[in-house]
Amino acid sequence: MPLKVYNTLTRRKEEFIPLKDNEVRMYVCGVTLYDKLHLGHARAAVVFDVIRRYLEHRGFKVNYVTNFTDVDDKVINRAKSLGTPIFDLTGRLIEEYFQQMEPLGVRRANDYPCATEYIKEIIDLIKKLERKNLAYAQDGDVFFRVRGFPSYGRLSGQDLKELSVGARVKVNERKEDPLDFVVWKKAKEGEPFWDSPWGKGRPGWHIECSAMAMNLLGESIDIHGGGVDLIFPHHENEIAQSEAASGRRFAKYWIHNGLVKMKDQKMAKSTQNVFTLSQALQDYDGETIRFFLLSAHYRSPLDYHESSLREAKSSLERVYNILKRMKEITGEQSQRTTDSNLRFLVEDLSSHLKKMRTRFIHDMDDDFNTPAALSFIFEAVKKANLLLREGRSLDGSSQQVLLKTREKIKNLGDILGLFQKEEKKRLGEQEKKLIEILVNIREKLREKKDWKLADEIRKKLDELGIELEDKRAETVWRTKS
RNA sequence: GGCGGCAUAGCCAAGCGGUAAGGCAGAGGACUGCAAAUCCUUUAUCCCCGGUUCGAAUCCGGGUGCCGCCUCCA
Repeated sequence: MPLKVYNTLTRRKEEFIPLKDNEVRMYVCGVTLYDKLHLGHARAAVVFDVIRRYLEHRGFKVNYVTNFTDVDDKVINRAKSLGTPIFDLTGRLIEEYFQQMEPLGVRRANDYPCATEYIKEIIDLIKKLERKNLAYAQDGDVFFRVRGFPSYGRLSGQDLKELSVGARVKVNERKEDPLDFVVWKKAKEGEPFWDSPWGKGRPGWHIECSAMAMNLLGESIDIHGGGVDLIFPHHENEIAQSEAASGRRFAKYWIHNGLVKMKDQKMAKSTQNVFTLSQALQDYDGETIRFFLLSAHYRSPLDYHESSLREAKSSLERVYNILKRMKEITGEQSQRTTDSNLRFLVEDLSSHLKKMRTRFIHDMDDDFNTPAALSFIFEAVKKANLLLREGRSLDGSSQQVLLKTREKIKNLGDILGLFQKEEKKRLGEQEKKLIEILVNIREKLREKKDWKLADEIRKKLDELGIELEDKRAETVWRTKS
């Protein structure tokens, strides 16, 4: 079964075959550094992190680059309004980015280039375009000549004739053609600038990604990604610049994640309709947010409601509960069981277990279908629960099935960056003994039906993170995660 | 106006021609002194209308409604 990936360029799922052997070069448009991160940014980061992890799991060697755009109008304006130097702002936001992505389980990319570190490369790229007569300078600005690149519009399915340019933004009259876009922008008074053959200025809006991707990964890369809102004009322009300059296909597969919606609208800074990552991280741990973000297929829009994260938390707890319980079953084994119902449950789980990996790969091979992959894991959870319900009357081989299921859930979860939370901190022997003393005393209280005091002990221990569970014959305790 | 995409239970969400996964929430039940946890049961004219097919949530045609892009945006 081949891995299939939906390619925006062809609008269909295609078999994924890297350009070179099993090496994958992947570039994903990162964030512009001018404001807080929100769930939309988190989704993009998590989605491509999963794609990267899965590709690696599939045996590909992935070189993953994602950038920071640290100079543009928004950044400049924001810094100005804050009254801080631009680098203070961008530096702080980069730091914040890593601080907030780390709890989400987003692994570090191989490189995080900043636009301002690639000014020279950007200038070189523009010069190349100029030589090919695809860019022209005009009073300090440099524009890309869109009509010089015949396949312009292919990615977004736009017809040059239909593009209603200037419908909402006034056309810069210095352009030869309204479709043309800026690749180098003349510096205004008080703006940051770099020297260039066209005078003092800074990169245009799309050129930095072309320059960084081509310099770090090569003129032809395997995957280029980002949110669907980047398809036009950002990625369209990237293609035009890059392919016009190199004469080669820029990226083989274009992968775009759907947007996070809130109140039926996309979540975006421009609409003020945002739920920031830091807000989310205040109330929920990163894994819960990650789980939520992976609960829909990456290309679908994802609705965020006020209850979304609470629901994700419950789902996640279900998995951690069973992981915990499965771990606890070791030890006391009974004789080989002959109970037919029990044997059925064991067989059922056992056969599910055998299919888990294949099914997971099958689902993920189908354009990274994480919700489908997760659902099969949840079925395993259910079957394991059913079996565990039978308590201690499990024989050794049944216990093995449970333990293997546990391993499988953790292994597959690891590919998604889920279910890896470490078992809670170890308690010392002293502490364990103290807890056992309390539990034993409480047992006696319960025998005397002194519920009030028994409940109080349970409550107090619970507050310390120690959970008691009264079973038929005994009380078991555990630390909470 | 142009270009994309989506419409599946109370909510989220798979499904890609063979008779509706999974999660969350709710209700009832089992268990419990009470909890917690867990399990069981329970809720779907798959937006509408036609068509193709032995058979369609799935394919085709036509509607309707939402969303995104055409301006910076993950």
